[in-house]
Amino acid sequence: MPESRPHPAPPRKRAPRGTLDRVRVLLAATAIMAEEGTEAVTIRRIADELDVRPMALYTYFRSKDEVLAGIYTRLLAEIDLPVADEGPDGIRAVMHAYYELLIEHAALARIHLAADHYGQGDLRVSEKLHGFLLARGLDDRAATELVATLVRFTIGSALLRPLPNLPEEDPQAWRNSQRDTQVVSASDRSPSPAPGTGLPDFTGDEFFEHGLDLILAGVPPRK
Amino acid sequence: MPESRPHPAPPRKRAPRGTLDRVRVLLAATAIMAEEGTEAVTIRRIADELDVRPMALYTYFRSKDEVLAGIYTRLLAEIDLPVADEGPDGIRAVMHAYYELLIEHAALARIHLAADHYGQGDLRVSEKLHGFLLARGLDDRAATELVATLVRFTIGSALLRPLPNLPEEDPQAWRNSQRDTQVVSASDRSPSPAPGTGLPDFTGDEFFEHGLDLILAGVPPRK
DNA sequence: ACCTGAACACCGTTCAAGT
DNA sequence: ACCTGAACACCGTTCAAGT
Repeated sequence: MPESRPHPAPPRKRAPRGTLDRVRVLLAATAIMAEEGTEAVTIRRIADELDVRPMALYTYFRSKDEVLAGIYTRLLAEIDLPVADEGPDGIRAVMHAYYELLIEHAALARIHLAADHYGQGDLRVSEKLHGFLLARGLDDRAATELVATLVRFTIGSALLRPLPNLPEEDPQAWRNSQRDTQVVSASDRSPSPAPGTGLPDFTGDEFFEHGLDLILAGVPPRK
Repeated sequence: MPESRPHPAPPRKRAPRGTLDRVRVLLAATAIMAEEGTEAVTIRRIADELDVRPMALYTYFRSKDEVLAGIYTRLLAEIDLPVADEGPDGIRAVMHAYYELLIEHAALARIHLAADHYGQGDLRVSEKLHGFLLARGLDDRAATELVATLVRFTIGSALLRPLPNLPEEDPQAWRNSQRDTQVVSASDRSPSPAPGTGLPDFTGDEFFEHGLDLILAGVPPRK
């Protein structure tokens, strides 16, 4: 009778029936992301964390993408938006909360914005802004347009926060792209921006602030 | 003498020494992208196209990422920017050229903006705008801020062009995220935007136009 | 210097099968 | 309904070796 074989690798016992649900999966995934970064979040890694086989997750999510969307939506649902348009400026408070979330979870935000399923969370921000603007006297159409502009500007700002690479940073790479685009066409091609010239030293965050000023310039203050 | 064996799969002959260079790789990659989509662009697929083994590409590019950056930079270098601020509005012409490129190559743009190596091409757009604004009488600082805002807004607009998914489109998915974010915290959580309400029927392109109007409102016309 | 062979260390996902 | 085993069809990239 072959009892008690030495150490034949403890055969992981089958997970009981109720171990999983959507939220548990999202919590595990979020934990992995926080500790090991966004690219460590894989179906297989999440399954490991939950002591389950990879395929088990597919009972609750159609794809890895849906998992990432879930994480993002939860993060957005968690941010504190001001209840009313109060303090120095409720609009700017909302914008800052949104911007800072995108910055803090930059890697996830990039993946998520690159895919096409923002929605839930972003709409919460939009509706909040819309309400504040109506209360300040804008009509529905004007409010809608302004909100759309603010959201688009904020997303662009978050993506560009690590400012465009200038030649000093990687001269080799810079020269490479110069050559790559050399003979594209013989027409008027402005000879690549002069290295030292151009942008004064603004940070990405400063650009965000100035852009807000600009876009909100015509908006009446709260009453 | 074992001559002329039937059909032992023609052993692909070794590629001669000069077959590759950066531009040839980029052209092949661009062709694949045009015909089979962005996700078909892999190191292995490009190598196939060039009748070369995958590793050969690494003599010219450090990574797949660098290849994609190269494609993007070439595309941006190819767009026709107005030479001078003429026609009804040179600024808007530049913005439209930029926006349309991002839309036309949406998949690539998303990947590229998600990574951190815009630079070359985007700077060409920025410098052009900057010049036009100086000619209209703005000082350097004001021009820089306005350009930064325009670029960020345009990038956000391109990413959001396929508008946020509304509940009608995939009710199941919508309900799922509702439940996912249910118990996040007990505090004041606005009860998810009312489905039918909200945005009038604007298209992504219309939002872009209105945003441009808004941001450019205070800019003096060209002289 | 430039190109190749083979392998490493992974992926997400399908399919069929267990419970 | 929910969880698993095994396999499919890929990836990008490293390392060592040829020419």
